[in-house]
Order: sequence, then structure tokens, then C-alpha cells
Amino acid sequence: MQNDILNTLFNLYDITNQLDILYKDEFGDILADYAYTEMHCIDSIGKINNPNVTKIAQSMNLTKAAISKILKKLITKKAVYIYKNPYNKKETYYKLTKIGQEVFDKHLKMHETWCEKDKSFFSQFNKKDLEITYDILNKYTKTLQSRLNDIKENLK
Amino acid sequence: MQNDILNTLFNLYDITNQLDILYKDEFGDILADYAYTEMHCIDSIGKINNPNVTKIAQSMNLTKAAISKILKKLITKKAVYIYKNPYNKKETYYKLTKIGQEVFDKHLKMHETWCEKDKSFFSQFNKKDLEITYDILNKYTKTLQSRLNDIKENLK
DNA sequence: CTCAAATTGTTAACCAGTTAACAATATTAT
DNA sequence: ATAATATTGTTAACTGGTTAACAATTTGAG
Repeated sequence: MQNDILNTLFNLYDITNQLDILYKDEFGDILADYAYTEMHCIDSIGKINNPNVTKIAQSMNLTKAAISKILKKLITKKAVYIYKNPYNKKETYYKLTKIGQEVFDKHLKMHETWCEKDKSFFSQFNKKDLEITYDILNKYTKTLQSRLNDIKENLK
Repeated sequence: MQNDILNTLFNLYDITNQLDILYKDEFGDILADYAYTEMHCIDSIGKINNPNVTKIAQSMNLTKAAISKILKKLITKKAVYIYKNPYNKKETYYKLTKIGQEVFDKHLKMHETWCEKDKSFFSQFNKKDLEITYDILNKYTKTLQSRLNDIKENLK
């Protein structure tokens, strides 16, 4: 049974990944002009306050170098603009342009549609069973996290 | 609650990914000489019968071009050798060398160790709860799969 | 049997990310 | 106040994959 669960998790992972990439194409028009990570970058800029390269990188789990490049593209696409704080000459901040905001909104709506579908899917189960599932998944996640930490510790 | 489950799934996914990459370093010696996909390629060659580029690519969910490159590396590392079937001049087949087999075995053992740990983890739960979890995850996977197929269909 | 269509594996050009080195600036300790 | 340290963001070189074009071979339809 454990193995069944693990296999399912693996499939699930694979499918979500594909969905995440394809979904925006289906949703159409503006979104189609933005690569997967570009869209996510716009999303981060919209959500973080006073976003700079470092913060965006952390929130997206990518390197600062990667973000640096993505932001350049987003600037040429006029979805984002850069500005400086006169009291800090080191950091650069980013804001969404009107176009960027439009992409952000559309992406958000896309996400909501997704969530609606999930909601109606999960409503077929009773609360107790969902809690059991959550509990098991959550505990499993924690064990794995601690295994991961052990390994990282060892490799130092 | 659905959202909790979804978030957990997302974390889980992230952690497994990191674990998968780091684990082999912890396991040490030979495995450390092989990149993640190289090791998986060795694994595929060991498991598929009469593996050729196409079959390996399918099993690893990568393009044939990628496999072509990886195999070249594995040949220079002497983990794998190429041979032809005299009745088919088009296809090329691959087998593990002694070294390759060693890597394969070590990787397998690594996997077993991993499974042991999982087994002992899941033993804390009762069978019924595990079945509930499996059922929910499995059904969720299926819904997503059908959403994915719909999108693919639409994009044609 | 033959010729069109499909399949196999390689390659070149590209792409999205990483690592590592760096210049500029900010922070901290003495 | 100053000097060591840390942090920020950029860049160049590299990596591991993709797409697309291809030559060689095999398959299959008429």
C-alpha cells in the first residue's frame, strides 16, 4: 500500500508539472506571450512588497543570476519597470507596468479557475477522510524534510 | 483543508526532488562520479530488455537526442557498451559493462535503503487510513490526468 | 516488388538555468 | 572613522536539456 501511495504521488507530480506548463496556453491570448517562469516572475513581483532581485529569487527558488536575466526580458516586453531607492544605491526594485498588471490579473484568474475545479473535486470526500490524508501527507513530508537536513548536514 | 493538502503535496514534491539529487552523494564513492540522469540511464539499461535509444528515452521521459548524448558520456566512462543486431542495421543496443553493473547494483541498494525507511515510516498508520489516503490521491490524479488530456486535445 | 511513409539515431543551433568571479555598495566591529 | 565583512546585482562560461533537420534503414500498401 505504501508503494501504491508513493507511485501515485509520483504520477501526480508528473501530471501537475505538465498541467502547469500547458494550462496557460489554453487560457490564451496575453499569457501565451510569456514563458512559464516569466509569468511566475510577474506573479512574484505583484505579491512581494518592494521586490528586488534577491527577494524574487528566493520566492521563485531560482538563482539571482536567473532572475537578473528574466527581468531584462520582462523589461523589454514592457511588463515591468525598474526603479531605485535614493537612499540605497545598491538595490534595484521592480514594479509591474499596466501590461504587467494585466498579465498578473489574468494569471490570478487562471489560478482561481483551477482552484474552483479542485474545490468541487474534493467536495466529494468527507472532512474526516481529508484530514486523515492531510495528516499522513504532512507527516511524510516532515520525515523527508528531516532526512534531507541530515544529508545536507553530513555533506558539509 | 483542500488547500492544505495541495500545499503539502507541493512541498513534498519539492523535497523529494532535492532528496533524489542529494541522496546519491551521501551514498558515496562510485555513485558520486555519475550525474543524476546518467545514473538513471544506467538504471534503465539494466531494467529494459534489449534497450535502444528510443526505449531508454521513453522510459526516462527525455528526448532521444538527450539520451544519445548521455550514452556517449557513459561509453567514455566505460559504464556501458554499444552493440548491433546483425539483422537490424538501424537500431543500436546497449549493455552495462562490469563497472556499469556495479553502479546499477549500488543504485538499487540505495533505493532499497530508501524504501526500508519509508516502510518503517508508514507502519505507524493503520491500513484503513492508508487506503483512504491512497483512494483520494489516486482519484485526484485521475481528475488531473483527464483535465490534462482535455487541454492537449484542445490545443491540437 | 516497389515506392511512399515511418522509424531510428545523430547532429547543430538554441534555450533556460547554474556556478563562479566580480564591482559596487552597505553593514559591523573595533 | 576605518577597515574587514557581507550583501546586491551583473556577467561570462558552462551544463543539460530541447527542437528541428537529417541520413540511413525498415515497414507496409497497392
